[in-house]
Amino acid sequence: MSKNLVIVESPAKAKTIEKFLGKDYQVMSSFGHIRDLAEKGIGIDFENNYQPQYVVSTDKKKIVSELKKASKDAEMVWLASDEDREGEAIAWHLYEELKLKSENTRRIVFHEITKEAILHAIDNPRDIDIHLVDAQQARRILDRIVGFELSPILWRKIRPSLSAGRVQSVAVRLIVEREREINQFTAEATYRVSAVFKSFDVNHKEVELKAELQQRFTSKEEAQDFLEKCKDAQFSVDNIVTKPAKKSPAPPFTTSTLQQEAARKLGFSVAQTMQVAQRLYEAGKITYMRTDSVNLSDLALGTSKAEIISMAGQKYVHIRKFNTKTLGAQEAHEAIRPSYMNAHTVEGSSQEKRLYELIWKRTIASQMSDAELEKTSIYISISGIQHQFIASGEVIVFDGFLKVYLESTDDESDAENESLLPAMKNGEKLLPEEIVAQQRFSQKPPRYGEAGLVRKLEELGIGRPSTYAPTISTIQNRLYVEKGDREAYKRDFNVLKLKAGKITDKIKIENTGAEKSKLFPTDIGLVVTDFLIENFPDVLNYNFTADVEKEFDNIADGDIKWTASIDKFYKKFHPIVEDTMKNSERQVGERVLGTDPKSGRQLSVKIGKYGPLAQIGTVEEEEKPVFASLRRDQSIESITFEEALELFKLPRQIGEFEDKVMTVAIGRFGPYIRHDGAFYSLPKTDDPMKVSTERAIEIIEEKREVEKNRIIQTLGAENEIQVLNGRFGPYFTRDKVNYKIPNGTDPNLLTLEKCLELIAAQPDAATKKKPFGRKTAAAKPAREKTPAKAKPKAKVKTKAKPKAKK
DNA sequence: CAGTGAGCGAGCTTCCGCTTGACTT
Repeated sequence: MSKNLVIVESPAKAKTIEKFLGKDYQVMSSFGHIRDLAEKGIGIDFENNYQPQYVVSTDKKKIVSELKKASKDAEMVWLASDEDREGEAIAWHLYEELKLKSENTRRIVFHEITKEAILHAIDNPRDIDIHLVDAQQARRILDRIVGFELSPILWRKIRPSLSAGRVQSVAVRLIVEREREINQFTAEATYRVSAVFKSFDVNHKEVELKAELQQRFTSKEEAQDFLEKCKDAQFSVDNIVTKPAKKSPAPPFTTSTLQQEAARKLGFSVAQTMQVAQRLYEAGKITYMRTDSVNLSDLALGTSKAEIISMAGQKYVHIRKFNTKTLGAQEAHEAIRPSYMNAHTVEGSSQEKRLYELIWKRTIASQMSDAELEKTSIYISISGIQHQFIASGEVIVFDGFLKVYLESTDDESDAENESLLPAMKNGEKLLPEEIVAQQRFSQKPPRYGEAGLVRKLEELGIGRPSTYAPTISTIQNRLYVEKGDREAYKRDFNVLKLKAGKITDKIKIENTGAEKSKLFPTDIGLVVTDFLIENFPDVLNYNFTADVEKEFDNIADGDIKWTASIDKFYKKFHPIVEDTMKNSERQVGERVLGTDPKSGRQLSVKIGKYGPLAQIGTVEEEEKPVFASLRRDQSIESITFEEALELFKLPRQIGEFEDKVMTVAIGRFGPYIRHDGAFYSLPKTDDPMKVSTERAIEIIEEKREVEKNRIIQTLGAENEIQVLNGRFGPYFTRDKVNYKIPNGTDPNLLTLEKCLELIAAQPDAATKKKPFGRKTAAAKPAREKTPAKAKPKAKVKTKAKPKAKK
């Protein structure tokens, strides 16, 4: 047995460190936190000064007993969890749970995984900082109280299984408020004037010059008036200004910036980025991927420098130390960077390659020289008019870091590449080829994408690198927020053009407003957010986290006791919880839209048990109300009176076929025709409001034809194998399990033997049936989640496989 | 696989932050 046991948080880290330390050291990993507040109940003893009830998590039992055993055999235990609040708490929990003794326990910290850093840490051990641990306990208990007292109010007042929390509720609030800003936004139109001139450069060569008017006009009349005056005006170069400019590289990646750039440049979702990064990390290709620091180790700076020199030369090197400006950053790790700067790429999947190369470029670029530019503006005056046209261009004098990498922006509008301008001289006359005044509209605020939301949360100091991706998943899994696209709509805009002395006036059409993979609030998200803001404005405040973080800092400094801090919060918070539970009404987000012209009864929308609905009449009236579900693309917040009324036109009868009526309606899976107890989906191209009797019969017959052709053949003594035509081509089935037919095999010629052979070759087909994870649940088109039977809490733990016993 | 909009009441759901797991359409 080794004399020394070192415990770190991550197994990949343990592996690397073990190499640095040699034989006398055994390095093990705790896999993060080993214990937490009891899972059922609140896990806090309110009668006893908020005493926390800690329990070893079920999935950590094994590792804890292994650690316990190893620690008994060791002469010295080194607790080397991360140097931040959570890491300190992990060290303390280990100390307590493993029943370590202070005389043979040491706490060490390092924030980069290099041999020097680790040896230095070993030489400079310290004790566990109990104040910092207390700050973590306060954080943990506050989050538990907020989450476990707010959520049950939502179950009672809105819908079961909902959740609220310090982080997720604010994340949803951001989406909700942005959506409302967008709804309230009215586009303002201005006229932007651009021109194309013909002229001669200093060498008397004919050149073309594009320029834009500094001034924008707010009305058509002004724009027309301007063009009118341009008819007889003289244009000439008034002034040429050239100034140097420079661009500096962005700092190396943190979790948040990596997620943003991977989304913009590679189209990755936040979760996808983290999965791919995890694989690179485990393979030893990059440093740790959950970090808020932009710091690079001296080792990394040195190897970057060498790499840049060999690649581009000394003048491209500019070693920089970036400062982390992020609110509440704990900087327990380095920035995300390649482990070896001389590896420009890696082996692996294409996703891994692309992400790695992005990290490599960003890291290298961060240590390269500024790019030097020259910006030129040519000012063009117009006789008789005060306004000026400006042609602007940009030339790269020295590329510097741009040789390798340029950070993207979310804003696509300034994508127009400015380029080199012709060399001209003052006073040069210009002939207008055409001058165009084009109507432009101000832009709506953009909806958040996943990575954009992460950036905003980080800016507010809410959440941590390890929780950004899970938070984004949670608010989608709870159906507070949906990721979706918005199709472009057509918009008219006005174009006035002056050409050859004549002004033309045209209306053109543009496609605008298209959005992809953006976050939209659902009706439930809106109702929950409004309810929480009304009753718990403090917790929903964007500064709540920042404020409690200050409090935690005070605890960490030893200025206040954590229990006093929690007590102060709880005494204020809990009475509001009680009051809200008792006195507030059920929240259904009801909106009264008007009166149904046919019946004279009230038309309203609200959230029903199965999702948003429209209703004619009220329950108080003697006659029962009539209901209709909202369509998936409609929301109780924005639906209009007319749209709601329209919903009641379905189901509608559309004549008879084979002596049975046909009805059209919209169900969970979209529009369908019902006939004689059977359902026939309506193709997207058919409008359920307009589909004719003839067309409906056609659809029914088509489906029957497909059904008829479904069975290709049956095999086996009891026809237990069926070869069928499916949506994705032929396949065969046995015992409700589907099997693939290899390409090139004629399904008509399949034999029983061949099928059995194929079944044997696809052993996982039977186990594949059940989709795994929540991904499918969230991706389901259904507005209402199928009330998936709560999995019995049974211990599905895989019984110790033979390999566990040696 | 597509109706719903509530009737006994049983029992469940939930937070944030550390870490990886074993596998799919």
